[in-house]
Amino acid sequence: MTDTPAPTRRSYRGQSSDARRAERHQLLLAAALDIVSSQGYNNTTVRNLCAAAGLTERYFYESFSNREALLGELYQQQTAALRDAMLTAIQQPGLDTERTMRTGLQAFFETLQQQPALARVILFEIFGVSKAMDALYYQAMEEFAELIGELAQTLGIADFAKPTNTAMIYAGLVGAVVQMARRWVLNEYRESLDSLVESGLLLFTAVSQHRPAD
Amino acid sequence: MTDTPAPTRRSYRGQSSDARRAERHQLLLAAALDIVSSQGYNNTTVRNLCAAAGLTERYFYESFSNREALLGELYQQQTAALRDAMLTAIQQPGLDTERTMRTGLQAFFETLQQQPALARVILFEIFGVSKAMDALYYQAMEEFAELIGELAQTLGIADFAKPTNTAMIYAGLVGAVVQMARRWVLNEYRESLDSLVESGLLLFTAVSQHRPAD
DNA sequence: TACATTTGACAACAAGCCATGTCAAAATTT
DNA sequence: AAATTTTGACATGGCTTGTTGTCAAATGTA
Repeated sequence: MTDTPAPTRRSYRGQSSDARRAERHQLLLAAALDIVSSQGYNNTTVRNLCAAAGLTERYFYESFSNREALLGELYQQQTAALRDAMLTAIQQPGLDTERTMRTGLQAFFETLQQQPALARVILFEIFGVSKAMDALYYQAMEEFAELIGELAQTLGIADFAKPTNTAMIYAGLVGAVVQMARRWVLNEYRESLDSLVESGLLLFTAVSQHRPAD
Repeated sequence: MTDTPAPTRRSYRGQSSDARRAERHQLLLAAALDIVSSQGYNNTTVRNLCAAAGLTERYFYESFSNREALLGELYQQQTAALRDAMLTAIQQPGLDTERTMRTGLQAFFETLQQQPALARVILFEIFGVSKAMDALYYQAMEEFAELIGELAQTLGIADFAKPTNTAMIYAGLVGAVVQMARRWVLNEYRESLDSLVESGLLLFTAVSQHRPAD
């Protein structure tokens, strides 16, 4: 029944204990981005991750309770990066409705083109892992759909006549551009960025300008 | 250097060797549909499959060279079932353009509702497995997109003004309804079937009736 | 310099899986 | 009935993984 030894925390290499810990956390996330995107989540082992991060297995469990927790955090990190890129792009002043949509789509596809590892994780590696990952995917897609919905309201194009399930429509629009992106990735980015943007824009404008016949 | 023994093939239980072989093949596919949809592909082991199929491990390797081959065949079987359901539905005579689209969408969503295991495999379990599975997914999505394209031509609504990447547009439409379906599944089919059909139809008619401004 | 903590390399262990092999019982043919 | 094929239950080997533990070297503190 001795006292638990006081957990004194020392600074190392000029960094505090917390800073070192956070750095290891980021190293593991970076390694996960590399390995998951190139080898697939299934082949992403703790040993591989730690080797790529230059760390020891013990530090993996310091940061994450298991592989799945790491994938979840990686997914949220990457979706946040994509969303930020889009938000930053459309926040330049003086954009009319169409230019806003175009700019947002441009940022979306451009980010996926310039960061293929991000694209791979977001578009492919999240599926079929677990219920928890399904929930993260659902949440991320809902957030993107809500973003579109808010934009549509701001831009004044959110008037569907019939009693329409607007959330479902926005989800469909997100699904459309996401599927275009998947196709683009699987095609090894064969089409031009402009072509993708124009196709996405066509769908968006078609829906926003649609007036039901009956 | 004796002759290889002549592979005489015997009839058993009133079934020929080929018939028994084919039956085992189907048993394994049915078991795979069960287990992959309920436990996920990662947790689908050869032992589980054989136990569920009431067969021995040896018969697994008689039909499939490995787990991945089974998943591939399962995926193609299920996508074919979905496509057939849609084709059958829209082939009833006397449908105008809108009713054809509506009927096809209805068959699409209805099949996914009535066969949740099919939905789970097609919509979720195919991703992040391997390059070969990615290729199968790509191929299936292209086929669905082509089906839409042919329909659009037949129905005379395939006139986009600008030099548009029509294949990309069709892919986007497929992605839209697929994403709606994913959302539906993850929501445990909360919305009504009609609501899904109407939302899908809205996207299709919006695009088919769209006339670019400039 | 003496001491405590942090780190890294790696061992250890149980568990699970794939793929193949063994062998006797069941079913069929001759 | 005797021989042969087919089947089912199960064992085996080899490998990989997750997770925890060991211990000395490196780095800091006093």
